Amino acid sequence: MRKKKSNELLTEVELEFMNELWALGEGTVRDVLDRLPEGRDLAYTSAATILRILEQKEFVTSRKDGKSHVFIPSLGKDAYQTRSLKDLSMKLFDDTPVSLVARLVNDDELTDEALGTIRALVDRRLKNDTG
Amino acid sequence: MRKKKSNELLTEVELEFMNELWALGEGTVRDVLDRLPEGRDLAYTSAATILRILEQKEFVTSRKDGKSHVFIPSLGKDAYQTRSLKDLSMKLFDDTPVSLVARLVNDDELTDEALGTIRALVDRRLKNDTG
DNA sequence: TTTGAAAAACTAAAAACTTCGTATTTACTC
DNA sequence: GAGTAAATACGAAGTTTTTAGTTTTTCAAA
Repeated sequence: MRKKKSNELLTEVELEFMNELWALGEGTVRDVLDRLPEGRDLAYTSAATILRILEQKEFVTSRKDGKSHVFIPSLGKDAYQTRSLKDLSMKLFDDTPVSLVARLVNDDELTDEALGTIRALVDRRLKNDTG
Repeated sequence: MRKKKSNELLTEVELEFMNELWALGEGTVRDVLDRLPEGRDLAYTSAATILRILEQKEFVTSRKDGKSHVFIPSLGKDAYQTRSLKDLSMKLFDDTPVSLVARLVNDDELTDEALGTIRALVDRRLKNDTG
């Protein structure tokens, strides 16, 4: 059985592009480029290159539509979020996700409302597991 | 007043080294090199280069001790953890830390025990804020 | 005080990432 | 089919990151 490589991480710019594709569902070079924020002046060919690389790395697939390619994420944002958190937890939190949450919860900028939401999430998950 | 630049992130190898320094408290090139795991064969000069760069970027300071330099983190691991989480939250979780926790809590590999610990952390923090 | 081993300083090669220009292809219009 | 505007393919320059070699300095021991 072939080993699945499910631990590759996106570079900064790749992530920037994936975020747009995740928001769009799918899109052409032009679609992604148009979504980039004011002041982010990237040549059309640069954008095309990034998407080509993402396809090489198998983060997206593409289909032909008329003259252009339409790029489609082959990995959901959820899945990538999980992968990223595992990586960060491993590299900076001694591989214990709890300490990651501990750090977050200790952040002064986190509001009580946010904390309440978090507790609700945890409670719901605990209830579902037993019930 | 000068603007503080408190948002620089460590590269992969820089983080690898900072982790050892954080564990050691402080250490020489040799100290760090000796702590790297089996199979991580890095030349002495490479390690020295990394530490020099970390000093340039002001993640560490150093003092002379006999023949060698002793490197000391100038940023605590806690602080860097917070910084990293903010960055990840911004780039991959629409700047809402709650959704980061939601993703983590939804991870099937998280045990009920871990969930319990997380809830306790949240409860304690909520209690302290009001009490 | 010479000498030798260890460290530092410096330089630079190799690899990865980011950006873009040129050339070619594509599909539509006349 | 020829013209043309838009897209792709390809190659590569510039930058940052990672790694390591060479030279110089430093300290201590003989």
